[in-house]
Amino acid sequence: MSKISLEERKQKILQIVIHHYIRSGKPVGSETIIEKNKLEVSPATVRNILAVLEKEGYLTHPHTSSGRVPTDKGYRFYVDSLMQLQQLTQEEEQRIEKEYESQRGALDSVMQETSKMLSMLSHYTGFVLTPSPAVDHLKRLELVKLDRDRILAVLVTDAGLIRHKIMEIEQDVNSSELVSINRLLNKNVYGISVNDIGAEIFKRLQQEKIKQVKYISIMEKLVQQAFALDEEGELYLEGASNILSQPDFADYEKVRNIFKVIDEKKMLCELLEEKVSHEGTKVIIGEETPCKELQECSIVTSTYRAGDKTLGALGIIGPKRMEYSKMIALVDYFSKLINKTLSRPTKELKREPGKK
Amino acid sequence: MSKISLEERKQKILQIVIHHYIRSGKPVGSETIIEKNKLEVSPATVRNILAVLEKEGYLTHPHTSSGRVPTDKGYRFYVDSLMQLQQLTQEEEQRIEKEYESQRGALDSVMQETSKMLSMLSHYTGFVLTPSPAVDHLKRLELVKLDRDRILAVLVTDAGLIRHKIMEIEQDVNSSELVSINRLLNKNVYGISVNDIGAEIFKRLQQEKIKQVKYISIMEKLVQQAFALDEEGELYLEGASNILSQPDFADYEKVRNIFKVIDEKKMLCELLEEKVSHEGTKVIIGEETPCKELQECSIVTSTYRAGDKTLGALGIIGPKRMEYSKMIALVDYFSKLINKTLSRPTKELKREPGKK
DNA sequence: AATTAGCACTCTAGATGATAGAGTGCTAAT
DNA sequence: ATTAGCACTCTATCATCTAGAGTGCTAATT
Repeated sequence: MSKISLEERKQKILQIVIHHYIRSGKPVGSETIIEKNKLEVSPATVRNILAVLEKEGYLTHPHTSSGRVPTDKGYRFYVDSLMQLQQLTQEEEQRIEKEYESQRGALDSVMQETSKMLSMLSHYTGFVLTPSPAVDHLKRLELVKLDRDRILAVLVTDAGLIRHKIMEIEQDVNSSELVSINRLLNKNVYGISVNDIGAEIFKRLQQEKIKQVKYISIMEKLVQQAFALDEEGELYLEGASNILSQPDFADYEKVRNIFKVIDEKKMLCELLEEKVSHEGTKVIIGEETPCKELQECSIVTSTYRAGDKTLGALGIIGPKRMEYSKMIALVDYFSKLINKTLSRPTKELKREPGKK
Repeated sequence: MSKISLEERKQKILQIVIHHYIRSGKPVGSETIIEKNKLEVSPATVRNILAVLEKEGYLTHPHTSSGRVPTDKGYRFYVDSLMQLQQLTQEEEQRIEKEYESQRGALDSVMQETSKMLSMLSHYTGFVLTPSPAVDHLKRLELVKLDRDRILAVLVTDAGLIRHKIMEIEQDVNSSELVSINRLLNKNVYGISVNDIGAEIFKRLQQEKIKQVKYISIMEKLVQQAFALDEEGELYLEGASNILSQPDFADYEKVRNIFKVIDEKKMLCELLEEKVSHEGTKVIIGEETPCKELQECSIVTSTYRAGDKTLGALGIIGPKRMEYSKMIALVDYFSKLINKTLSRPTKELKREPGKK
C-alpha cells in the first residue's frame, strides 16, 4: 500500500472533491470518491477525512445527508496549491491568434474583440477594461472645425485609444487660427495623463509666450469642455447571457442581482480598477469580492500593460464552480496577447504577396 | 338600464379585461369585471360575452377554470382601437428635458443617454439604433498622422456620428501632403452615403485632375481600409436586466432565449432596420415579430429623422403584458426629442441643390 | 330574444403523507 | 489507524386530498 502521509492524503481528497464537484455540480459523497479514483481505503475512512476537512472549513454540507461541496476557502486552497495549470490547446491558440491578425491598430476594436472571445471560449462573461484616464497619457490632440460654433476634438492616447468630444465655442475661429492652436496644444500635450489635462496644460502653456489673447480664451474653453471627463476606464463586456445558462444560477433572485451589477458596469469598473494595481493573473472567489451581488461568482482577471506601465484589466466572470485551471490559462493568454499587441513596434509593415 | 349596443359592450368588456390583466398579471374572471367596473349585468351575461370574444380569438383561457387572458390579437385590437393614449406627466417631461440639456452636440452620447432613460422610465429594456451607414451621409473626413506608417481617419457624418479608423500606409506622407490629400477628399466627400464612399469617391476624384500619382495611391489605400466597414447601424441598449424583474418571464428557458437575442444585438439590428422605413411609432406584439425568441415580448418602436430623412430607430422591449398607452407615449416623446436635437440649426451648412 | 340564477364540472395551488435512496456520523471491532 | 455495521437524517418524488376560483350549460325569467 502506498505510504501517503495524512496531510498529503487530505489534500488529495480535497482535490478530488473539488475537481469532481466542478465537473458534475453535484455534492460529492464518500463512495464516489473511491469509485472514481480507485483509492485503497474504505468509505468510512474517507468520511472521517471529509469530516476533518469540513471542520477546518474547506468543505460543507448542503444538508446532513448529502455529499460535500467546497467552500470559498476550499476553492481558494485549490486554486493556490492544488490545481495544476492547464495549457490552451494548440487549436485554441491558433484560433485566437488568427482573430487577432485582422484587428491591427485600433485599440478599441481589439478590446471589443477580446471580450467577445473571452466570453466565447470560456462560456462565461468576458470583459476588458480600457486604460483609465489616470494612467493613460495623451499623445495627440486634433481639432476639427465642424461648423461655425462647434469644434471636434479628437484625442489619441499613448495606449492607442481614441476619444472624441464636440465642443461649442462662442467666437468664430478660422481654419488657420485653428491650425495654430492645434500646433500649440500638441507641442505641450505630450505625456500628460488624460485626467490631468485640465490642470497641466495651462501650466505648460504659460511657459510659451502667447501673444493672442483670443487663443488663450479658446483654449480655456476647450480644456474646460473636452477634458471635464473624469470618466473611469470604459468596460467592454460580452456574453452576459451566458450567466443564465449556468445551472448554478438557478435562483432567480441572485441572477437578477448579478445582472444588475453587470448591466450597470460602473460598480464592476471600480472593482476592477482596484485590481489593476496588482500585476498578474488573479482569482477572486465568492465572498472575497467587495461586491455583495457577486458573492456567488468568481472572477478571473489579469492586467495588460504597455512597456512597464499597467494600463487596464481583462478577465471573465463565472460561477464559483468553474474550471479554474482552464480559465486562468485563458485569461493569462489573452493578457499576454494584448501586451504583445500594445508593444508592437509602430513602424513595422510588410506586405504578403500571396493574397487570398 | 343603459343602452349599450352589443358590439359596443363587447369592446368595453374586452377593454376591461385587457386593462385589468395588464395591471394585475392574473387572469380576469367574470366577477372581477363586474365588481371593479360596476356594470349592471350579471356574471352570466359577462361570461357569455367572454365566450364570444374567445371564439373570435381575442381572449384565451390558460385552463378551464381560470379567467381570461388576452391573445396577441386581443392586444393588437386594444392597441389599435381601444386604448387611449396617455400623456407623460409634466414632471417626467421635465426630467427628460433636463437630462438632455447637458448632452449637447455629440450624437453618440445623446443616444446612449436616450437608451438609458428609456430603460429607466419604462422599467423595461431601452434601445437606440444609430443611423445606418446606408442613409447617413458623410460630412467631413479628417486625416491625422499618428506615426510613420499609421494614419487616423475621423469621419463625421451628417447626423453627427463620429467614427474613426486607423489605417496603415506604406509610403511615408509628410504633413503638408496629408493636408492636401485631406483637402482634396473633403472637397469631394459631401453628401455621399457612408456606405457608398468606396465606390463614389473615386468617381468624383476623377473629375478633379490630380497630378501626383502618389496621392491617388494613398487615397486608394485609405478608401480600401477605412471604408470597408459595411456595418449596420450600431445598437445602444440598456436595462437588459429589467427583463429579469418581469414576473411574466418566469420561464427560465424563454428568458435565456430573449437574452441571447439581446446580447447578440445583431439580430435585433436587422429587425429594427426594417422598421426604419416606416415612419411613426409602431408596436410589435408577440408573434408579430419575425424573431422567434421574442414571441413573448412586445416592442414599441419609433424612428427619428433629420429634415425629411429617416435615420434610425429607438424604443423599448418588454413583456406583452405592458402598459402600452404609457410606453407609446414615452417612445413617442423621445423620438420627437431626438428629432429636435438633430434638427437644431447648425450655422454653416450649405445644402446641395436637388440631390436625390 | 336577451338575461339571469343555479349548479355541476374542471382545473389549480397548496397541503399532507408515504417511500426510496443517498450519505452521513457514530460505535465497536479489527 | 482503519473499517464494518447500522441508525439516523434529509431530500426528492409521487400520490392523494381539499378549498377555491371560474367556467359552461340549462332552464327559468323578463
